[in-house]
Amino acid sequence: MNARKMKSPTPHDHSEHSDEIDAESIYSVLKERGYRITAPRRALIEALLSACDPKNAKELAKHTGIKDLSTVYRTLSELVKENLASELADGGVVYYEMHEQHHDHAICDACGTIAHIPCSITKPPKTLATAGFTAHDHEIIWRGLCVKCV
Amino acid sequence: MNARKMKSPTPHDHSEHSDEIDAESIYSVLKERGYRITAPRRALIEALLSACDPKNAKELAKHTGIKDLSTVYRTLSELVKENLASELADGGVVYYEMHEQHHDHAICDACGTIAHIPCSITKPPKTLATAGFTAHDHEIIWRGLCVKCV
DNA sequence: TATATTATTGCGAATCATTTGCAATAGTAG
DNA sequence: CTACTATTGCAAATGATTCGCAATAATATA
Repeated sequence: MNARKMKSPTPHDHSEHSDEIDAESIYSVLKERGYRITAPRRALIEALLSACDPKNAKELAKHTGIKDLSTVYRTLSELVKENLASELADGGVVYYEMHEQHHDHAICDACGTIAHIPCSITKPPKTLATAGFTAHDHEIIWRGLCVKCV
Repeated sequence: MNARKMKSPTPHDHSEHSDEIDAESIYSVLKERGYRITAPRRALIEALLSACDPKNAKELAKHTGIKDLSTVYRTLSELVKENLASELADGGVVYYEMHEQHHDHAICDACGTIAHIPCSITKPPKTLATAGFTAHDHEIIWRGLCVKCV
């Protein structure tokens, strides 16, 4: 059985957002969907759950002790595909974080810190619909200086 | 004289946003700031001005006929540094567009089209300040389906 | 609990985006 | 027209991410 071809939730299902998330519940979700619970997966999921801001593949590799980057990338892609994690692109690099209640990001120009900011948007503006666009999600990035760098 | 070390406008000066922008006025701004007006620069600036959505380096190279990517990247970086253009990261790629009145982006999940959406945010939410963050700019990306792909 | 099945890992190599060093070329000021 | 030096173009270096494949290990089930 190839995980790439297994059934996935509907594309933009955000049902995972409801309760508090812990590693075990994520493992069982993955297991139900046909994935095997392996050491690298546990390590990455735990690392992401305990992270206070989005991490990129290299950071996660170092933090989990996984030396093979391709495993890290593959696992992260799976989590995103299964709607358990999401991506945030900045510069040429992609950062990952587990799904939680929706929030925005603030990136410090000086030190690069990525902070979580409660989301300030409740619904898509009518201008989106005017443009013929149907949105299911959005992301906001604030750019400026964090407390330390002001 | 090295352009990398020439005086630049204050980091987040958005004064260019005021009027309608045409290639000639941009050339003179660059000239004032010590840059030389060369063929690749003209081509890139014109390509960006006439583009209807953000373009990446490869697209711009093809569109302008410039075969050397490093020239494209260098020029784009200059435009960004001079606050004449801005970057938009998606996936692992960076897209560029000339500054205009601030607006948001909507990226179609299906065909990848990037549409411009009038900005719906007037001021940073107090939650930003609560987090100790001082923002000078922001970007919003809506994700969903465009007219053609619904 | 042992075993077969096959998803997953780990490694190396490939690919894609972007950057850098440097000699040749070409804007610009005077 | 000339000199000065910013800029280009090329080649090679880097950094991020992906891919192919044989070896390994998670699971279901006997």
